[in-house]
Amino acid sequence: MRTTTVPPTTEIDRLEAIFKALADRTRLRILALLGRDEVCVCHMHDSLGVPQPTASRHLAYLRRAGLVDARRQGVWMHYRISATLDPVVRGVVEAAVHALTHVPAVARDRKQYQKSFGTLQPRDAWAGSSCCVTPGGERRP
Amino acid sequence: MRTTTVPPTTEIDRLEAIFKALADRTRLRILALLGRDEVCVCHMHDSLGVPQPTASRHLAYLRRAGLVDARRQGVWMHYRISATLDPVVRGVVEAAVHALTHVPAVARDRKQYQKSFGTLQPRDAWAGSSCCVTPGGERRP
DNA sequence: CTTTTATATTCGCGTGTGCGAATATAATGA
DNA sequence: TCATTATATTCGCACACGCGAATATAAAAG
Repeated sequence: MRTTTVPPTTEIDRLEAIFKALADRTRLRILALLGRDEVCVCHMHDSLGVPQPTASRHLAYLRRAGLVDARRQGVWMHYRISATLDPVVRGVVEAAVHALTHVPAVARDRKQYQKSFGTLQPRDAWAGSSCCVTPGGERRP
Repeated sequence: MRTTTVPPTTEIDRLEAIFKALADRTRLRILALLGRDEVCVCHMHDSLGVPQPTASRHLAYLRRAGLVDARRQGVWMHYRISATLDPVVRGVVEAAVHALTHVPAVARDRKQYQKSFGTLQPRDAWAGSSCCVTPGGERRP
């Protein structure tokens, strides 16, 4: 019996793992919300209307698959689509993200995001945005 | 309890179903072998080295997902990537097929095909190729 | 330290699905 | 009709996975 998940070794394994990661609507909505931006977990589960553990679990899945990178800033975790994707995989992911721009559910997610948090920030420019409440109750600038 | 599989209704349902169909290595190898060609089932399970029921089952899955079309000619069934794909879905499938051209297992499949059956035929030009043995034992021209 | 908040992980359950094996269906030729 | 071949389907089993619920961990403020 296998207790730990073995990372894919062959190319066909890796590609299969990529498509398995894409084969879930919540993960698709996450990737569509990410797009070219960097988004923190709290914004995701807020915009998508899914429970926080659900968002977290799917993000962990995407991270294991190598599709997203995570960056910690204080309490918050920020995710974005991996910047170091294999070009061939990147083509697949970009096709997926493009396809998602035609999906109504995704448009609703992005509308919900913008209603709550303003326009989607380009990555590395997010710092000035209103994010979550700090543990002490303070709001970031 | 649901007894029959309901076809996807919303866009996000449809896209999720597409990626589920792509999330299996045998189906990926089938799609890669199809490429722009039309291939019969017997050639597939021969080239891929999978049992015939396995090839047939995965082809049925791909057909239900709308990714392939089937054409019957006598005893043989010929499959090809659907010619009437939604443009957005077509982009995803083409990205997948392109990615697969970089996969060694796929190269082996195609080599095996060409060793047994000659060069991969463009669709509608397959008729002159050596196909399977007829039920009576005759070979097609 | 304690409290509060953000994020991650674990558990149990139901379900979908891939596979091998066997069987069923369909088409052709004798 | 019967035999042969190509393809499709069904069955049983094992396993991965998505979910809700609960819990665990981590970081910051007081």
